[in-house]
Amino acid sequence: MKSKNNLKHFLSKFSLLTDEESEQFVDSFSEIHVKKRQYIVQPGFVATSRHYVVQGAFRAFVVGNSGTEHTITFAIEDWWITDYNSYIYQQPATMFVVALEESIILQIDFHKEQQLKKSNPKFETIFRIMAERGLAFQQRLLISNLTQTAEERYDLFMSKYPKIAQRVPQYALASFLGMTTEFLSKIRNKKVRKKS
Amino acid sequence: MKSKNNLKHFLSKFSLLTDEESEQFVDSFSEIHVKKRQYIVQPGFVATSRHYVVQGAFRAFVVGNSGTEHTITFAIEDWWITDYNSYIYQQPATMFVVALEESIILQIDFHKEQQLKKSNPKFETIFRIMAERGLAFQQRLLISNLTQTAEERYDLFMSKYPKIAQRVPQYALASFLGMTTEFLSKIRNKKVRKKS
DNA sequence: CGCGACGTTGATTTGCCTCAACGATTGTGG
DNA sequence: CCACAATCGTTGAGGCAAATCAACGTCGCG
Repeated sequence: MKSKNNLKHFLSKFSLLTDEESEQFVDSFSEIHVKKRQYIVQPGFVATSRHYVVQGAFRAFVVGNSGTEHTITFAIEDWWITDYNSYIYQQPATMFVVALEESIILQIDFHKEQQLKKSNPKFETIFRIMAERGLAFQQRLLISNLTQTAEERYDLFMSKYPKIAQRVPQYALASFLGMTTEFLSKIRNKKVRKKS
Repeated sequence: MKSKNNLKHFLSKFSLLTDEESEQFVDSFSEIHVKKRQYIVQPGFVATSRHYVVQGAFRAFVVGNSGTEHTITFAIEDWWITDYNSYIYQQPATMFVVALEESIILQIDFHKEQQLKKSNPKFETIFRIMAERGLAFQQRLLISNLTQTAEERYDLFMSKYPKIAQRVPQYALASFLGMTTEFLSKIRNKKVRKKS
């Protein structure tokens, strides 16, 4: 399986597993092809899997009271995505996770993940590090939301994740940055004018 | 050590460790008395420890460009606190962590934590679960910030963490909820008037 | 007592939202 | 492969939630 090499390469960055262990790890995952606009997590249903993106792009979002969508995170190649609140507590999800493009993912079932961790402490370590980094990442996001203006957040995102910005629709980016599509459009336009 | 029983009780909730293991775990921690207004983490310095609050209250915050403080999190009895970005990557902190009251904490050094995890996979599991729950918590926070108004966030906080609200100064709560002290004051006042 | 930290109140301002209308681009069925 | 609809992005006018600014009350503490 060619796509499993991506996940192996991800694992190799930890410099922790032998080739056989790495092999065992990826064997617990199954490859899924996801159509554009297809949902892999939906509110009301338990998120039964953790997903690793081999190819494509995803978007996680919640729908507020007024029906407004709020993007929580994106995931492109070599990133992970799921509704963590749902996955780790195995309770109904509150988020949607949808494919923005034709995608290929490798996913692991919750129970299989538990087995994996039990079978070898090194696997436990992998998941521990992933969670810690995720936590640190979320905290940086939170700080950015609290301390910066809409335009500053936009600038930061463009400089840090230009590849994502190119691939996701404007409304998704806007709702991730905590603003409306209209306002994002105005920010962009202002910048274009300034350059000339 | 009486204060170590608190941490043991925390550990017991995982139903994972034997008494001896639990003993070994807490023995890696040292008890520290912290004065009100004392800093346990400061920007520029690496956060060398992870802190468990036995008694007292702490506040983590960043200082924005304009000099405004933004509270990232609080911690009271039986909670953990540190600058995770600094701690897990062992890089200089960007946050302050300060005692809001006379406090007692149990803290573990980064290197000792690594030893602990290496010595017994169960300890690795403990930290993994803590990170996962922290991640899920942060995500819920982020969603709340994106989807709710200032007043709704205030109401939610008051209903979920009344004990914290009672103990922290108003300006700290305001900056945690992403608003100014003045605005929080106006919200409270409006509520008092409505009741009559 | 007197100072500094904390909280309140009102007037004014502003960043961003809402609403509405209109191009541009994409998708789709005939 | 075109036609028409949906989806997506843009632009402008007006409005509101929350920030800013400023002045004053209050409490705790050295």
